[in-house]
Amino acid sequence: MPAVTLSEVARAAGVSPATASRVLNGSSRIPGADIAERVKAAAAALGYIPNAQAQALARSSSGLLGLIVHDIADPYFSSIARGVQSAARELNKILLLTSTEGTPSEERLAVEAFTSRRADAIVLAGSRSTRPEDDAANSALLREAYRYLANGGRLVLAGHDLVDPSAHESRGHGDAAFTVGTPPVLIDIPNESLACRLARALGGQGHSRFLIVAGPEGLMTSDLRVAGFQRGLAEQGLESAEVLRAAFNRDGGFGAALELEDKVREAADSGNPYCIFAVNDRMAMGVVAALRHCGLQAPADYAVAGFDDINTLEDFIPGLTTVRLPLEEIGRSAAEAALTGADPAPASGEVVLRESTAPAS
Amino acid sequence: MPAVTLSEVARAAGVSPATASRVLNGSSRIPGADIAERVKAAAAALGYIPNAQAQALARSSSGLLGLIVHDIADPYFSSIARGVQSAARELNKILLLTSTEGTPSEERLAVEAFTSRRADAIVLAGSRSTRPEDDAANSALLREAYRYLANGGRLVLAGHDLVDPSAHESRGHGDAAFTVGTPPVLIDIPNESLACRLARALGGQGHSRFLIVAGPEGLMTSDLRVAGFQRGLAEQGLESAEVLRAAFNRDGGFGAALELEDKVREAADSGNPYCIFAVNDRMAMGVVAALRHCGLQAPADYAVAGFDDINTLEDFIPGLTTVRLPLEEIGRSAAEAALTGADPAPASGEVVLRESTAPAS
DNA sequence: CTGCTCCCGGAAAGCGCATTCCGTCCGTCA
DNA sequence: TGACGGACGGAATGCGCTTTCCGGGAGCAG
Repeated sequence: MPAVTLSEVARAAGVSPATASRVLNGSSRIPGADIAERVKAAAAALGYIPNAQAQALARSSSGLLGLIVHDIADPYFSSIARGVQSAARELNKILLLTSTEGTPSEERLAVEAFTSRRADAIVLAGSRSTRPEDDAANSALLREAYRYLANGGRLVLAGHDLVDPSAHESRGHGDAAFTVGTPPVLIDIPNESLACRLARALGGQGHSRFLIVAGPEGLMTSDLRVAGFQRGLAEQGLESAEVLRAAFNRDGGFGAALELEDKVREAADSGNPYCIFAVNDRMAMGVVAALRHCGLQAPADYAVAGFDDINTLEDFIPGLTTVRLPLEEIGRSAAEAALTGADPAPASGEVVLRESTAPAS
Repeated sequence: MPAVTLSEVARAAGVSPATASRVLNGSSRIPGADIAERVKAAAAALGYIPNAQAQALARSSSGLLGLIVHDIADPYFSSIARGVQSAARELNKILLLTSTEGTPSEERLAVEAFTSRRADAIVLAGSRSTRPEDDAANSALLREAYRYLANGGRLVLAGHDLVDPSAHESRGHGDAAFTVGTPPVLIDIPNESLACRLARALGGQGHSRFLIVAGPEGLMTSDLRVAGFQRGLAEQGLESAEVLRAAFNRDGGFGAALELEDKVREAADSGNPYCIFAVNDRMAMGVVAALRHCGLQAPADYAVAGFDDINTLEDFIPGLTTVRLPLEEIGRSAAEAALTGADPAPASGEVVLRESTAPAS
């Protein structure tokens, strides 16, 4: 039983397909009231549902919004997705979702798939990688993105700009072929400056010995947070922090903390405890879990701070000092910018001091 | 700059569109090697990307998989979404996502939108409502779902079957018009029996006074868990538990626990503490937070158990006794069943005893 | 050498809809 | 009363692709 088509409705109503089309969608020409009534009645009786594919083909707008995230099960991304979804619903678009595990090559594939689907707009969320081994994939992603733009799509980057491995020192993306179409819009998440402010806030609380548990080198979000944090320390005349690298997730934090145990314990015993900055909340949670496992408690034996303020933190013990990012808002305004072309509000963010870094008394 | 079309590629390669189409997709007829080479080269040179809308129209398969959840930011659903997404990727489908806030009317809208998009399959996750005020919306959802099925779609329900308010005592959905198309497939989540097992496990730990913090009446998931838990108590000859109703989320649990404070405190003081069963983990987390706020600790002053084993629980203190649901697996097999027509593996689940219900010593 | 089959490329007919363009009819103004 | 403009339905075209159907050439058997 194939779906009811517009011409069937037209026939049932005794009018031409053109007329039926005009009454069943918001055309500029509205047929007479009587005839419109007939058509609507016929459509309802037959249970007509327009074929969005055909509509998209005939108009030239699919009503689709693409969202690309690293991992939809990660609260960071699912919060963003929630914002995107809610904006999409309001604007009557429907959401195409892809999780890429963070690899640029998968992201490229996603952009390609969305291009193929003729998505009206794409929101690309999550950190970029600047690792040399990702150069090729980054270039490909960049090309794919600009191709999408050239085809009339809109692209908004939530967090970081695309990375162009070939542009060694220039600003912007060099290639002239890239100047076609709407340029991508960036919702900048000020990782560097917020991390700097976090460092200053922690310094202000009296902490003076720092350790950073970071993600892998070349992960832009992590790198920026590390850099900003170090800058914040430097600006206060504090010694820069040692950086330990691990996976950018809870287990990474857990593993790193295990390596740090002795150091942390000694510092605690010596009365000059460490303050650990984990570059995201999940890593921070891993750190806390690992050290608790070792019998070390925050804030008694060490201080710890995270970044993002994911909602998982709400009932986490100890309350985790972090930097709040309005994730859902970011998703919302990314989607709105992508769909309407409006300039996005810049992402804000604020330091939230909680129990985990309670000032050494 | 409109996108490159197939005929442009064909022209560039000096062949007909038909031939180009045959080489650029997996047609059953593969043109000669030399000609195929030419076409591929032309496609690559021009940067051809097929228009999936047009393909969908011409074939009759969109390559789309629809997923409907209550709230994508809820770890319960984002875990399911992760599983769905990963299966979709493997099967080369792309995901349409909608969050409905759990209202049947939004769910109906989502099904309609997916029907309009000609999604190959739809996965509908989350609890159904049996509240009388949702009767109309449930009927509409049911009709919409069967219309989708009649149009050749596949539907899999992850968790509960659709509710048919008009079928008072019959099994199945009565209306004869409903018999067209593939019937919906259900991935049953055995809420009732698992809750029963949880009750028995807790009874086995020596708990004997129970309280249930449930969701609103008529929320099927909640109702089943309550019923199963009571049955489990009864089977052990234990008194049935008092049920307190609140919103089906963290704040609901929090609020309910606040009302329970005196009762819980008295019981703790009397040496015969309560064991509280919150029908989902987030409610349980709310309960713990509220009671901690009141100075009551689990498992010392009361015991508490949840349901779902969402991954947020990993670092929650105290470790929360719960029922583990393989959420990501459920998503996976739902998607696979929806896409391939394979029979889904029934969802399992197991009681996980943790510190929060440590046996009263 | 003729006749048949098989294979392969191209022409053409849609898929379901939007929209431009026409023809017609009516109303209006001179 | 005649001419003209406007409004309104319908016919037709095209969006980009797939697929059936054709026709011609090559290969083979008789």
